[in-house]
Amino acid sequence: MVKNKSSLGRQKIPMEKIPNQSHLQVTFSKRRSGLFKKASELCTLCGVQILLMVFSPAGKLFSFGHPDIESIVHRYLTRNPPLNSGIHKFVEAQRNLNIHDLNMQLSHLLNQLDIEKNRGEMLDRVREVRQRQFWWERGIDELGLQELEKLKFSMEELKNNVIKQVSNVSAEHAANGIGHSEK
Amino acid sequence: MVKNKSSLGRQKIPMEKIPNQSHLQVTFSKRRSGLFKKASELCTLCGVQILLMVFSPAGKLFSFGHPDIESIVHRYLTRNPPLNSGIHKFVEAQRNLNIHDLNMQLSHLLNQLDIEKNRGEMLDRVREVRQRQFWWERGIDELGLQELEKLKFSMEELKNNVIKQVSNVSAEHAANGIGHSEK
DNA sequence: GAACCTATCTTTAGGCT
DNA sequence: AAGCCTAAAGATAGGTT
Repeated sequence: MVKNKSSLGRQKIPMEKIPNQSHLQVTFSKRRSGLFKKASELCTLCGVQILLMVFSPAGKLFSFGHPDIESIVHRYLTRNPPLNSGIHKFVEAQRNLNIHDLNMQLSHLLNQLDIEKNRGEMLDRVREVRQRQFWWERGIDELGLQELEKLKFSMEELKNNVIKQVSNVSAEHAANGIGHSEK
Repeated sequence: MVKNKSSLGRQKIPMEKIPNQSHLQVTFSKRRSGLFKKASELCTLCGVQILLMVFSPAGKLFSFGHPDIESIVHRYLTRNPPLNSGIHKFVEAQRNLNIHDLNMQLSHLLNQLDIEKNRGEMLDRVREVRQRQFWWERGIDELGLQELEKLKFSMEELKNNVIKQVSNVSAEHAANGIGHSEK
């Protein structure tokens, strides 16, 4: 296939609002992705904390945040909750979903990542850190205990469902010969 | 002046925390300004709202956004109570992220697990800012019992959504053979 | 419409001032 | 530390599939 069109490649665009709506949409997707990558790289390289929120033209919210660590922490705090309550568990549940969803992806990329081992290591660190107070932990005291119990139950159920689903997907891949070794 | 050193020009650096402190400082400055530039470009090109907060290694806070962005966000989260509680928006944000974004977040999270020594410091930073204003925190504070019920409902909805997503991923993998080159 | 391609533009690592 | 310089690395506009 010949590809000698001289107009190939990136063109400079003026720094103003893109008039064409579909162009704008494409540019938004690409640049948002790039922006999030840059943010995460800055996090990694310099170990700093970042919160990034972007509202899409359609009004949807995209967010990236470094305090995600606390979310992981909270996931494991669920096992032995001290004075914790429902809301942060709920937030944690959202993270849980993504974490498991992501774990599936990662096992795909990293070729059978040993997640259980990592979890064990995380748990140790979690116990160390959980002595401190977390940022969202305070505003939660006002919530009723009964409602929190419901939330807790729903979350556990939710997590189990997701895990089950992930396992099924893994099995399917193995069966299809995709190269994903089974546990 | 001789300029034929073969080491001239940009070199690739590993995506991990920069050990050398002065290198880290320089890189942070450069990349932070680049990140803010990208953010502002995305703002102008696509006319979207962005909030970007970065804590320097020294603990100083750099922030970017429309002057009113925080008030807009705050209003969005707190004064649209029906289905737009802070938590709900937060869940939405997670849903809007695509697989690639999520993947980046996970690798980022796993990276951070090796750097817990900064955690206490980071928590302090967060707690510091939190006392002034943290958008979703207030949302949480204002959450009542009614909101909790809605949250529960949102969670059920989310569960179904995730299951659906997992199925989609499975289909993608089957179609792509395995695909998805990260970097 | 997302994923891929590629030429070109932009960012930035390293060095010097 | 802050600024400039260079060229390699990286992002992306426009096109294609």
